[in-house]
Amino acid sequence: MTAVAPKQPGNPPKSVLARGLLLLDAFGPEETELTLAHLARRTGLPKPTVHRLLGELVNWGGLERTPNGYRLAIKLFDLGERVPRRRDMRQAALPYLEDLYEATHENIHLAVADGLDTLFVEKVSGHRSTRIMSRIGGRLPLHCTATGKVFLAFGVPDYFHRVAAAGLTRCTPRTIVLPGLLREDLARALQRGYGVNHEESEVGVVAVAAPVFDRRRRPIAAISITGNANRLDLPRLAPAVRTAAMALSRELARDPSLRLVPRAAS
Amino acid sequence: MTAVAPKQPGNPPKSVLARGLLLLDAFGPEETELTLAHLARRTGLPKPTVHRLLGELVNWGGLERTPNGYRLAIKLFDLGERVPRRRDMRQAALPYLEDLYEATHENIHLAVADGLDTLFVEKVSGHRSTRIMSRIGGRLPLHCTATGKVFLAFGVPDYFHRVAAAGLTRCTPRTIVLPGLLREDLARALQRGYGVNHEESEVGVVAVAAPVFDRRRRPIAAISITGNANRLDLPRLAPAVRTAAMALSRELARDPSLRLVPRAAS
DNA sequence: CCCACCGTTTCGGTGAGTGAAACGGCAATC
DNA sequence: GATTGCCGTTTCACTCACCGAAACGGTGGG
Repeated sequence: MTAVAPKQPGNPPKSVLARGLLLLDAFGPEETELTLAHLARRTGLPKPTVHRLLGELVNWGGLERTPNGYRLAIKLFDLGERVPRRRDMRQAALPYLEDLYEATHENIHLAVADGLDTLFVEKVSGHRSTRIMSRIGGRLPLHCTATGKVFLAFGVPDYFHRVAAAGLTRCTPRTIVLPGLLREDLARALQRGYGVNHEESEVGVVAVAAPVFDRRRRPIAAISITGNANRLDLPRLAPAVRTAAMALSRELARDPSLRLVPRAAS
Repeated sequence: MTAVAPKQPGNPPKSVLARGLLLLDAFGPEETELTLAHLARRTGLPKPTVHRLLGELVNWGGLERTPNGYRLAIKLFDLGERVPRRRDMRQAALPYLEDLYEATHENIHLAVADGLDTLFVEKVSGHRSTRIMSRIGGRLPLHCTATGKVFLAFGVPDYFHRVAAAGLTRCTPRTIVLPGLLREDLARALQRGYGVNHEESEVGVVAVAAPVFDRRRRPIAAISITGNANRLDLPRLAPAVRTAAMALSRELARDPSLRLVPRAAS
């Protein structure tokens, strides 16, 4: 996990705007603070160019200077909070997530499918929840997460094929890497109405997830409970998750203002 | 709330990057979906230019096309979630917010000061909480909110002067618009250790907030409980909020990875 | 002292970006 | 069904914003 120098020597784009945005992209999930030189190396852009663009980005409010470097600034959070797909979904879902949290005191996630990943859109957890490494805005592969399996099991078959074709990477010894086995697991999930994850994404961590449907019964989100493998009794928790997901689905169907189309891979 | 045409005829910037970013800014908190023509009018940029820039933004992933228009897309949420000032704060604070929610079942907010506003960085609420209009990413003036008063009362005196100089706009009949009265109110807050809001931002809504300090005892955030004016007993809730805020302050001081400087107005 | 690397500034050449004009499509209005 | 108005999109010759090699001053450390 500590891959060192992911520099991007190859193809620096030519459009000014694309270059500026590339600079924003350079801030990965981990690196909170980057220097000008870092950014220049990472994007493959010449130093003076980076300097100029950074100036504009700071001026805009998307970046802020620190004693030695640049960091993403609040304006980006501001903008990100306005993204409809996330905002509407979160607003509707939060009460249900709270109920689940209060009932279990475990980690509650709300996820959507984005490309070939599960994207965690909201997370509720407290002191008593088992510490797991998952973040809002975090991504995990579809095939090794409870939420991801929900999207695969309840979504269009083609979706499964694309994921299988892209390759099922191994995350833990228990990750299902054979398409045949995964298909069986998904069939079971479809029949039961919920997906599970037995230490397939992280050792010692299990989860159970249920689908949130839109009006046409396409899975547009998933709610999950995640926690310690020794402590969590998934079959016992499944009904609660399913109930919450169904209630949310019903609420979403009632509200006409939501147009939450799932997005395929680009 | 139905102000019609906030077009921006005046000064279209000349830099390509600035223009592209201007297009993102054009998406206000309310308008989820804008057409090309709208954007052109609102930014004051010629249509072909907007067309080209939108293409690049969509290609980047910051915008997505809809049947008839453009909306902010998930990548912006992704980026926004990486903003350190928000991410670290939220991560540390969430358990405490959960505890408060569970104890009260009211709306719990975590806010930071940004410019001359309180910016709500996290909000926890459930079915039982009184519905109020506040959103994550939402902004309210400092002088009429419990969290804002906390920043003013516990921050540097100069901060108060800047806010007073900018003018205390009236939000409700109870909003304190006289600098002298506000100063008295802030002195009381400083002495008690918490700030209150008696229907000053919204009729029927009251709140109590306590400061979260960094190591040098500068207020870097505020935790608040917000709810119905008839139901909430603020003095009784104040100790809980203060306790949570103090605990969070202590945790933040322990963790050396956080460098959370408050930001003044630009 | 020198070297390596940092952020920053300069400046002439040039091609990426520009935007008026025109196009084809759609819906409401006449 | 012609007209009108506004939509998104395409074209294209001009030109100025952008580029980036080179050079500069500062800083740390060997």
